[in-house]
Amino acid sequence: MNQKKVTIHDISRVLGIDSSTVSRALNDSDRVTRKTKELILNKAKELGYQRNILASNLRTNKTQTIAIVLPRISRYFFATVIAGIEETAQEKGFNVVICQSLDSYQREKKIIHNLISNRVDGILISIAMETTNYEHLESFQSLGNPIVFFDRPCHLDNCVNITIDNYAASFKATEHLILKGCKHIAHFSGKQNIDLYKQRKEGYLGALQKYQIPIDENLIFESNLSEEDGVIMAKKMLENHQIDGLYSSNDTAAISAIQYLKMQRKKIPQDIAVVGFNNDPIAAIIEPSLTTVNQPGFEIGKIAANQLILQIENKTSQNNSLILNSELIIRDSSDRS
Amino acid sequence: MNQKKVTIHDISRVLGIDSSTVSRALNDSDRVTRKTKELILNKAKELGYQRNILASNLRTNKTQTIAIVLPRISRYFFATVIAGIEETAQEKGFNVVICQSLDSYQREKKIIHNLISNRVDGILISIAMETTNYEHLESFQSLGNPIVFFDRPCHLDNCVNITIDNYAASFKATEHLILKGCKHIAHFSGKQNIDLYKQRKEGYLGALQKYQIPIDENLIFESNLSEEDGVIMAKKMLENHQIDGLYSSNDTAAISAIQYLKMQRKKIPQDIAVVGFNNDPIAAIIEPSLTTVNQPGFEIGKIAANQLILQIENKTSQNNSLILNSELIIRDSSDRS
DNA sequence: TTTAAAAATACAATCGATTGTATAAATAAA
DNA sequence: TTTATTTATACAATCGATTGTATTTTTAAA
Repeated sequence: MNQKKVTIHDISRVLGIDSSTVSRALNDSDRVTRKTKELILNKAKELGYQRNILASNLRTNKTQTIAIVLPRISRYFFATVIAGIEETAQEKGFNVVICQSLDSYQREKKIIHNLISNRVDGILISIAMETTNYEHLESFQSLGNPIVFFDRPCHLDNCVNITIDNYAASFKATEHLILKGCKHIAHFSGKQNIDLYKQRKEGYLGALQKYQIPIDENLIFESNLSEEDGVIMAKKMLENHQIDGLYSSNDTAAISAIQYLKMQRKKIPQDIAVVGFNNDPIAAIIEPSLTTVNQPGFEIGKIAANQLILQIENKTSQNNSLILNSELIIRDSSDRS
Repeated sequence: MNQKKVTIHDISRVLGIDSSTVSRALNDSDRVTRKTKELILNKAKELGYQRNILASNLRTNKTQTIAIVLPRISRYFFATVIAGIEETAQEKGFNVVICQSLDSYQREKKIIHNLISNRVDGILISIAMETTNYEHLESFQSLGNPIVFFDRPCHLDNCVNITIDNYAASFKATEHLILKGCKHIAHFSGKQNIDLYKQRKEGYLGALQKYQIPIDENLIFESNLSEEDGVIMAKKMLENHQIDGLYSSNDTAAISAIQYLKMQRKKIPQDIAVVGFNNDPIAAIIEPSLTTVNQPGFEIGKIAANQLILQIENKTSQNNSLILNSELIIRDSSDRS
C-alpha cells in the first residue's frame, strides 16, 4: 500500500549521476549542463519524483511558509484579510498556514509554540481578545523571526502594525449620528486591552466632546461583542436609559441589537439610529440596512504580507507600521434626515 | 539577531549525556531513568529547547498533520466543518492546515502537490466546483495516504465519503413547498458535475413527481449559486414564468433572489414562497426569515476527521462512508398557511 | 565474591536534500 | 604537445531528531 516515495537518490542510482548533481539539476543550478539537467528532469518526472520539503527545509533552515494567526476565520473581515495575504504570498512563493485562536490566550500560545516547532519563517497575527501577555510572541521574535500585527496592534519594540485609523473612523461614525440629530448616543465597546476597541471608544468620546454632548459612562457597554452580547447590551440600554443613537464597535452586536430593538417595537432609525463597524455582508441585507465602517481587509492583508516577507528576505527590521483609511458607508439604519 | 535554536545536541553537550538519551528522555521513553529524565527536561526548559519538528518528521516519516481542502473558508457551513475537524484533530494530537481552492481546479491541483511535498498524513476535502479530473488526488492516494471526502462526495475506489442525505433533504424541502400550496416551483441548481447538486435536483424532481406536478425544465436554473447568480436567475425566472415557489440549492442565491423579488414588489411568501439550503446565519436575519435546510457541519467535521485519523493510524482502508441526516428549518419565507 | 540478568546509557546509521570542496573532463592558451 | 583554465561532476559533511545495536553500569542471584 504505502509505496515508498521517490528520492533524489533513486534518480541518482538509476542514472548513475551523483545525488548532489541531481539536487542541483532539480534546483536549476548553473553548475549542471543543460543536457544533464534534461536527463534528470525527465527521469524525475518519469519516476514521479516529489521533493521532500521536510528534508529541504531542515537543511536550508527555511520553510518558505508564513502563518496567519487570528481569532476566527469565519468573520468576514478576517476572510478578506486572508484573501489578501494569500495573494501576496503566492506571488512571492510563500506557503500560508491559517490558525484560529478563537480569541483564547491558551490556544494562541499553543499555536505559536507549534509554529516555532514547525519553523515557519514569519507570523501575521491579530491577537486574541484574551491576550495580555506577549511572552509567546517574544520567544518567536527572539529566535530572529519577524511578526507583523494587523487589525489589532501591539506595542512591542521592533514590531510592525498594519491597522486602520480606528479613532478617525469612530469619530466620523459618531459624528454622523450627531449630525443626524442624536443627543443620547450609546456605545458598544470591546475589551479594553485590545487597542482597537480603546481607540474606537476614544473616537466616540472625541466626537461627543467636539459637539459638547455630555459624556455619560452609563451609556458605554463593554463586552465581547458577540451576538448574545448585542442582545444583552441592548436590553440594558433600554431598561435604564433614554437613548436615540447607538454606535457599536462591530456589526455582529449592532445587528443582534437591532433585532432586539425591533422586537421591542423601537423604530430604526426614527427612535434609535444605529451605526456598526466592519461592513459584514449581512449589514447590507438586514432591514433596515446597517450604516457601518468598511475596512480595506484585502489591502490590509496584502500590505501586511508584503511587510512580513520583506523582513524575512532582507532580515531588516525597520518599523514600517502603517495606518490605512476606512470609510463610513451610510445606509438606512441612520437615515433620519 | 537570528540566534541559533537549541537542539538536543546542545543539551547533550551541556549535560554530558548522549543525544540519543536526550531524545528518548524528551519523548518520555522508559529506557531512561526518572532521574536522568528530570535532569534533561529541566535543562531543556532552561535552555528554551523547542523540538525541531522538521527533523523529527523527516526521520519518522510522519507529520502528524492533516490538511483540509475546501472551496472557501468564509462560508458558514465550511467554517462549522472546520471547527469540528479541529476539535477531533486536537484530541488525537494532529495538526491541521487549511487550504482554500476557491473552487478552482488549478488551485486545488497546486494545493495537493504542495501537500504531497509537505508530506501531510491525510487530506479532508470538499472538491472544487471545477474539478472533474481526479488525478491529483489519486497521486496522493497512490503514495499510501488516505483521503476523506466530505460534503461533496467522490467516487474513486477506496474513498470515504461523509455527506448528508441530499436527496432526502431536497425532497422534504420541495414537498414542504408543495404542501404549502405551491404549484409552480422553480429550482436553483449548481454545477451538475458536483454530485451534491445533482442529488438536490433529483430530490426536487422526485417530490414533484410524487405529487404529480408536471416537471418544467424551464423552471430549473443552473449556476454557481453566487450572490450575483441569484439575482440573474430570479430575473430570468420572473421574465418568462408564472411561479409561486422557489427552492434554491443554497442560501446565498436564495437570499439575493429574495432581495430582488422584493424590489420587484413580489410578496414573500404570499406570491412566492422560498426555501434555501445551508442555514447560513443570515437566513435567520433576513426579512422574511428564510426556510432552509440545516446541515450538521460540526458533526460532519468530527466524523470525517475521525475516519481519516483512523485510516492514518491503522492503515486500514475499509470504506466507512456515511450519510448524515439534515433537518428542514421552517421560517417565514414559506409560511403561507 | 563471582556470575548472570536486567537496566541504563552510548554508539552509529538513518531520514532526504543541500552545499563547500575536491576531482575529473573539456577547452583554451602557450 | 603540454600546461593552464574553465566547466562539469563526484565526494562527503551537514541539518536535528530517531532508533537498532552495542556497551557499560547496576542489581539480583548463586
